[in-house]
This record gives sequence, C-alpha cells and structure tokens, in this order.
Amino acid sequence: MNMFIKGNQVRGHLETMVLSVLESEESHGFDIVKRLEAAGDGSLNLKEGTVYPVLYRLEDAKLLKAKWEENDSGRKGPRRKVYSLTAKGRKQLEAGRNEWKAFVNVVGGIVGGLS
Amino acid sequence: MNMFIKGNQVRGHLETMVLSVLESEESHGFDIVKRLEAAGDGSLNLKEGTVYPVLYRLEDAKLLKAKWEENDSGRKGPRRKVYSLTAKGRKQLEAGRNEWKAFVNVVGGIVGGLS
DNA sequence: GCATAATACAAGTTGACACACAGTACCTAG
DNA sequence: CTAGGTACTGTGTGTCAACTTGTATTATGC
Repeated sequence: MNMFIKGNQVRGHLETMVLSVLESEESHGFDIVKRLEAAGDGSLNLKEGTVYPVLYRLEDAKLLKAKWEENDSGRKGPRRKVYSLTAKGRKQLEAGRNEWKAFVNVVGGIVGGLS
Repeated sequence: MNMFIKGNQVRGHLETMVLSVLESEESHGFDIVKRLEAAGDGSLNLKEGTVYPVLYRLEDAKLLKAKWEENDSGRKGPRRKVYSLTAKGRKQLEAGRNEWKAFVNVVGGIVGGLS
C-alpha cells in the first residue's frame, strides 16, 4: 500500500520544492530533508545525498544564502549550515510557482482525460 | 512571453501522457507528437526524437501494440506505424493517473504554499 | 529530377537525481 | 573511557530519460 513517488517524477521540481520549504522558515540541510519527507507523508523518498547537491546549486545561483551555526547550545550533533532565501530566491520561487501551475494545467489536461 | 515547460519537468510523466493520448484514439508516432503539442498549446516542446523512444519502451513493455499501415491511399509520406493500447496498457494508464494525482497532491502541497 | 512535406528512426550527449558510502561532532550508557 | 547512537554535512559514481541533430523513405507538385 505504500505508494512512492518515483524519483524521475520530481525531476525539475525539486528546486522549487526546496525554495518553498525555505520560504516559511530558514533551516539547515538535514531539517529540509525531514520537512520535505513530512510534507510528502512518506511518499517522497528523498535522501540527503539528493538534497545537498540541490542546495549547493541554489546557493551557487545566489538563490539561497547560507550561514554556519556553531554548536554552542548543548544540542547534539555538529555545526549546521542554515539556508535562507535571498531576494533573488524569492523571485525565483514566484517563477517556480507559475511554472508549476502551467505544468499542472498542461499535463493534467492531457493525463486527466482529454477528448 | 512564451512559457516553455522544461524537459526535466515532464520526466517520468511522458509515458502516462502518451498512454492518455492513445486512450481516445489510436494513432501513429508523428501524429502523437502533434496531438501532445496541440494539447500543450505550444508550451510543450516535444520532438520526434523524444517521443519515438517512449513508444519503443511502451511497446517493449507490451503496453502498446503497433501495426504498420501501408501507404496505398495516395497520401504523402511513407508508411505509418499505428499504435494502440493493450489491455495491460489500459491498466497502466489507470495506475499512471493515480500516480499523477498523488504527485500533484504532494508536490502541490509543498509548492503551493505550506505553513 | 528537384524541392518540399510527411513520417520514421538512429546516435551521441547531457544532467538531475539515486545510491551508497565517508566523515565529523556530540551525548549517553555501561 | 569507550561504544554506540544520533545529528549532520559531504562526495563520487552510475543511470536513464529526455535533448539534439541528422538521416532515410515515400509521395506530390513544379
């Protein structure tokens, strides 16, 4: 009964998904993965090794900025790299949402039953 | 102001799209491309070189069957290979539609704005 | 016969994602 | 104090579907 969304199907949408997750709240890589997983309710099957490269690409493209958060508060684990949207990233998110809508309309129009 | 849907974004959905197009009416490769293009209203940018391999895959997987239609009616062009859905293909189309719905729900839930 | 249109197919390239690790830091249990 | 678990960040190699471009076949019209 587990329906997994195939990796190929998120191709080209992952970047917008990551930007979306970061819109409401900045966070670090590991947390982003968990938030995406939670949002997908188990049907997304994202690994860190998939998401980190996306983050680098987005940072390179100046859509995200990152700062290191040292571990001085006694929590577990090493330091984290906290990502947040830049102005450019926010603009790109807008564009990505429009692309998403167009995509859903077109593909949905075909797949959803067309005379 | 032409908005093109990026190739990567249809990845993993093209097969279901092709099956959908063939559900209403059997047709041959070149026509399938044109019907997809028409359905996408110019925003899909599919080439024959993209669609034919999909058809081979689907035929290999017994989701489509093909028959040659010789050119004896005086129309232009060489003979055509006419594809139609098999029973298995129809079943797969159902599954593909469900996948599509799940995909739209999950990704739409993330991209479309999430608290 | 040459251009053009309709149709099928082939070959090589790309690039985002998958997979499977490797490395670092801290905490707790025994 | 050390073993194991958990929280993180990385990396390197492969895959495979989609892209690009080009070619082959048949018929019509000039």
